[in-house]
Amino acid sequence: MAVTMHDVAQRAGVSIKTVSNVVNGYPYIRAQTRERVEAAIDDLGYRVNMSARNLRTRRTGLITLAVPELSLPYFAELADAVISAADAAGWTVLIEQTSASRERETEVLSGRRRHLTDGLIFSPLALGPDDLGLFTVDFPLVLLGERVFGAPADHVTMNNVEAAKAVTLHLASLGRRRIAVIGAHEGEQVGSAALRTAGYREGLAEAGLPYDPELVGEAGLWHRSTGAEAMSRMLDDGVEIDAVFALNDALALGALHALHAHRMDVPGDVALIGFDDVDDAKYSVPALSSVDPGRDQIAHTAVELLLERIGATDDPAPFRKVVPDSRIVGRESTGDVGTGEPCRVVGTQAGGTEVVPVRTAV
Amino acid sequence: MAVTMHDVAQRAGVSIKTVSNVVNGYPYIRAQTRERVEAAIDDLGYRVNMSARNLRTRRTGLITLAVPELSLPYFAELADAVISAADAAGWTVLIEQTSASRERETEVLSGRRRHLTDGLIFSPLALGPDDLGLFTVDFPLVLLGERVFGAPADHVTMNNVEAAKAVTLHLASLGRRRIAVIGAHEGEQVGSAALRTAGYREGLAEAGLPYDPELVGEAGLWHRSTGAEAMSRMLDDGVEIDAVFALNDALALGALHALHAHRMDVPGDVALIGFDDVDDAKYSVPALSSVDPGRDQIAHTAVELLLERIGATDDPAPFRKVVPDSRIVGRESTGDVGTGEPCRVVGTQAGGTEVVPVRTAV
DNA sequence: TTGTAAGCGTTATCAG
DNA sequence: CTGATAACGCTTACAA
Repeated sequence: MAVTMHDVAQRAGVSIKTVSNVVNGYPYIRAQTRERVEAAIDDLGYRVNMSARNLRTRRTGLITLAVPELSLPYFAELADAVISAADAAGWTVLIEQTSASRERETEVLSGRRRHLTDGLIFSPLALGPDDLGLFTVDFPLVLLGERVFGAPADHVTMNNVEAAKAVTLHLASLGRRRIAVIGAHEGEQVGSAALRTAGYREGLAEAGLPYDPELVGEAGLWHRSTGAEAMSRMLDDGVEIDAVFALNDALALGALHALHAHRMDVPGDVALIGFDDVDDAKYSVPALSSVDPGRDQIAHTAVELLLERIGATDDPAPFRKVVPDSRIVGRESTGDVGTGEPCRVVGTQAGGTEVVPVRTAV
Repeated sequence: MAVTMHDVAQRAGVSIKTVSNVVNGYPYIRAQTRERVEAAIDDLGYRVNMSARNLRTRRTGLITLAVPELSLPYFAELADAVISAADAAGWTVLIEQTSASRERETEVLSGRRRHLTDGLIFSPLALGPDDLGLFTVDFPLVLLGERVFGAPADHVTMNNVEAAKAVTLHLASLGRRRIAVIGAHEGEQVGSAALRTAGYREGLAEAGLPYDPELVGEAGLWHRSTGAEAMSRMLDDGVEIDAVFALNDALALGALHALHAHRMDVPGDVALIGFDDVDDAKYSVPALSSVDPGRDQIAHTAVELLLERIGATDDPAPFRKVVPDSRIVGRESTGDVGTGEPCRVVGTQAGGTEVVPVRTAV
């Protein structure tokens, strides 16, 4: 049916090996031979059969990116960045949406959802530290996010605690005393919510502000709708506030909606800041202050680490943890222009590569 | 290295074919044999080699979705819907971002960017009717959008003209007389901008309102920033308006920003409506009215048509064009709840499948 | 610089 | 119900 190298070889009057050489840019070919082969390729409309090549080379040039869902702007922008970084390196990305379901996240790791890709960049949301065992896999894996630490894999994350602390201190420095937080996960010990809430409390402490449970708004899912609900609840309860730290931008935009509905002026009555610096943030009214967690760098680094792992032939390099610098981006919703300074990891140099002691994978 | 069917067969004391049968759920196998094979599979941790299977079956279970960029919420949500629909059918999606560049869109069609996938769902933005020739390809293809009509491929699109007309009439019915449009592409004859602008003019005419070029705001790229700029320009020029029809939601959200900056009340002074009904629309302040173009149905139908095409063995079915119903979604920004009625294609039954006369592909 | 031949790990054919 | 055996289209030693 389809035209094969064999056909091309026959047409060009050379061996199949020579055609292969031409296709793969092998340099030592007589110009004349190359031309003949190329002509035959054009005439016949030949295109290499990737499946055959993949079988032979044991590599597909594909990587999987597994995220909760692309409808969430943060993950859409992350996917954009990952695809771009992979593309620049000549790789293609296949996307799995896990819907943050345990079952699907497990399947992704088990490899049953990993059709023929050479590696996986995985941002888990349902699995946690109790599932550490699942992360011992026999293929190249790079983890993203804050759900699981210490897995035998490279990990690119962000300095949540430090950034959240910096945000809180920043709000305090603007004279705000009743700083609410939206998006907390009560009792959770792990994940972005826990880390950012911890940073918030550290910030309060350092600013000499009391921690008031009334100021903590729960929101299980971080959607605009849940942000609006949490904010409304707090306002309806008559809690007094002069600032809101929403644990991500979706929550913040929802909260903004609720604040407006309650006739609160932002930033006049209430200063508002989010987290993630999603593209939307720039265009809300008022424009939303946020934390840029270094998304592009995260994506770029994740791809880089994964490809390194895939390409590694001999030495099982130690697993690495990378934490790009994040940065407060001040806009109208806090009535200032922020510091623009990186929220560095206190006590260490940030933005670096921490090499985690080797663990042997299976 | 990796464990193969051969190893499993040996371990289970059966032939390789039997292992294959078990793996593929072939029904006529003695229960006992199956158990032995399954035990061997578990013991050895065997997993089928997809590349080998793909080579043999000439099918990969992969489809490509090519869109401009995932950072644009419309395409992120479309991708989400396409991936979900494909997944439900047991297929996996690989994403190409074209950045709306001619070169990359051409590459997608030429197949050079189509690593080993069985088909392509393509939403072109740079290529147009002049490039019709490029769309004659030798693999299953489903087109999305409004750039190219009449290509030899299945096509899922939306009823832009009718919806835009309905929007305009709707604004007029709310008593608005100076209805601006944001996002026009001057002189362009093809694409969403042209079609929606045409619908706008039809609507004006039917409402008995004059067409005033001052009310037409250009915006080449449909981003929030360009929407804000176009809106600002018009307001700075002192153009009098009482309604704005932004040709998509990103533009609308940008315009909303500019309206606020100019101290215009929405919907008091100016009614605002967008297009696409992106998730954001619900959570802006005020919530944005929009047009739901039937995104989920578009995604679902596109996948369905493509898989049908891929599965087709014999008969080259005629190319089909499908136009799901769209619907005005009224929210706060127009101060009403909209009609909720589908914007049906005038003069024909909408939401249907139009069968385009067969054309022979190469 | 080019050709020969041996697989890569499956599935398909066809007996048995 | 199960087993040989031949492809699938390509890369890669190894020769020439």
